[in-house]
Amino acid sequence: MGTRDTRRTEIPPGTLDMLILKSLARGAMHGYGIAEHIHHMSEDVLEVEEGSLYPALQRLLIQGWVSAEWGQSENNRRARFYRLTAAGRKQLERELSEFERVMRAITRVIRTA
Amino acid sequence: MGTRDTRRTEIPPGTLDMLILKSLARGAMHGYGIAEHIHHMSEDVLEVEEGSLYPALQRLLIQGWVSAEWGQSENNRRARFYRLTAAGRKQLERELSEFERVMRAITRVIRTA
DNA sequence: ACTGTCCCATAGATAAACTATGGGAACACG
DNA sequence: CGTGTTCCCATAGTTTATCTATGGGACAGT
Repeated sequence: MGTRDTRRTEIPPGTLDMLILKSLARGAMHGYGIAEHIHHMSEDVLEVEEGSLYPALQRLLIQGWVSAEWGQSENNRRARFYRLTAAGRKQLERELSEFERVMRAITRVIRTA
Repeated sequence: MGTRDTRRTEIPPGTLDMLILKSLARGAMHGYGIAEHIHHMSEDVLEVEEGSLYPALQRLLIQGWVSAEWGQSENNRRARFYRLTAAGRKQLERELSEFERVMRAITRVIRTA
């Protein structure tokens, strides 16, 4: 309560998978690192909750767009590293172009005087 | 099956209210006309299903962002005309700026090499 | 009359985010 | 040393907003 700022920065439905795949495009990362990466790259606007992140990673694993293996984080902690597969890279391309297609369409509607 | 094109052009969740409010920004329209307007303005990319449109209009009515009254369409059919309220206009401004804020954030993530 | 188009609306299914919860391992601090 | 904090993984259940499916009524053209 009090002066607490209740502003939420939710991830728009449909964009999380794309953001994760994009984060992995330059190399393997663990889940926590993916969330931090998205947070920083978005200049603190986007915050991926763990309850969104890990189910999303499970989906991506099941669909074969990422692979995973256990390893050690920089801080000597056990962590699961996710990596883009070849299929995942193609999927990323599809999601990026579809996203831009739809965003351009929305922009045309909301920009019209 | 066969050569059927299964491409769907769904409205991204969270954007429909904004698109409707924006469509009404220049004057009252009936539901069917709103759907057509969005379809045309988006150059046929976005298609608002009736099962999405009318529940959305109900939400907007309940929240006081639009008002409605029955009248006649151009084709002599009974139609319900929706109009932006003052509160709706403010809401549209909020939704537009929040949309752009989040879209810029997403763009920063997916544009990073 | 029948068919298509215009126009409204609701019910139920679905998807993907969220909150809440749980656990374990390393590190910092008193 | 033990206690808390940060790092890291994961699932269950709730919520929200779209979709599909369905229903009806009224006008227009053949």
